[in-house]
Amino acid sequence: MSPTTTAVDDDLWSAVGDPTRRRMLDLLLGDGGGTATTLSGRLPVTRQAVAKHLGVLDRAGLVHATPAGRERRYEVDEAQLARAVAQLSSVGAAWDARLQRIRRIAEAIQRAERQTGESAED
Amino acid sequence: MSPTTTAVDDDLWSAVGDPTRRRMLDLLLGDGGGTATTLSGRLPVTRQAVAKHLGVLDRAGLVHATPAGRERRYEVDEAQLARAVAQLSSVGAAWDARLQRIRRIAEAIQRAERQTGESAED
DNA sequence: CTCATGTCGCAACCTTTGGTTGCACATAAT
DNA sequence: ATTATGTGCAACCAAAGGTTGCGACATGAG
Repeated sequence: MSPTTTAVDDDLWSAVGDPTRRRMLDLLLGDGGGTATTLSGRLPVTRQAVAKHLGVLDRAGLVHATPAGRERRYEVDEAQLARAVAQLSSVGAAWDARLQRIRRIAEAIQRAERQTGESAED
Repeated sequence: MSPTTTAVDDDLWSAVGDPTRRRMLDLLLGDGGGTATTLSGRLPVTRQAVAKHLGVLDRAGLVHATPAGRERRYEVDEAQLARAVAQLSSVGAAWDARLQRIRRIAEAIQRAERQTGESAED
């Protein structure tokens, strides 16, 4: 049985779990890249905060930086983000599977009780 | 265009973004419920830490408590978790859509350049 | 009834992390 | 050369995950 929560996912989840980082990914995807300064202009946080988040995303491999003159342009690593999305949805799928199994078991118990006429209230 | 990151999702993401809370959901799903004590026995954290997380999950509506004698049993709210999974995968789907749009645009540009004979290497 | 045990809840404290301000350094632009 | 813009580093602050310690309450044994 595949464990629904492996240690491998944790870095990815923590990278994408922060709301500011999710919005940064949105902006980078929409604009096709950006710098800490341009991003901070479109977010409710300072440039330094954005810089830290870019560092996190970079270490997670979700973005990569390209020094251009005095600027430092960041772009989304498409392949990595695609892999990330796949990981996230696989966890969701695992939970869904467990939920459905629970529902099936519950229904089976109810059927069995009806059949034997048991009333199993404690 | 639906914004891929709305403020509504933030509570949900922060509830499910923590690795310990994800594992707690796993255990609760697998065992069909549990108490702070039983969960802490199967996790690398103390009972008090588990209790705090159960509070977070409870406020997020993902679990609900049932006082039973001197114990306090928690169970997953299936409907809420199902809704949560749907939200998460919708964000992933939005990112996927953006990625595919970017790829299409990039391919279109390459085709156009090949056609006109331009070599736009900077 | 009383006592021992097991479960819980609360408060204080530590560490990490998201966020801020302030300053120094580098590169353009005039 | 001077001014303006973009970056990086360090100190500081507040919230969140985690720990220990203690007191309260239900339950089973004597």
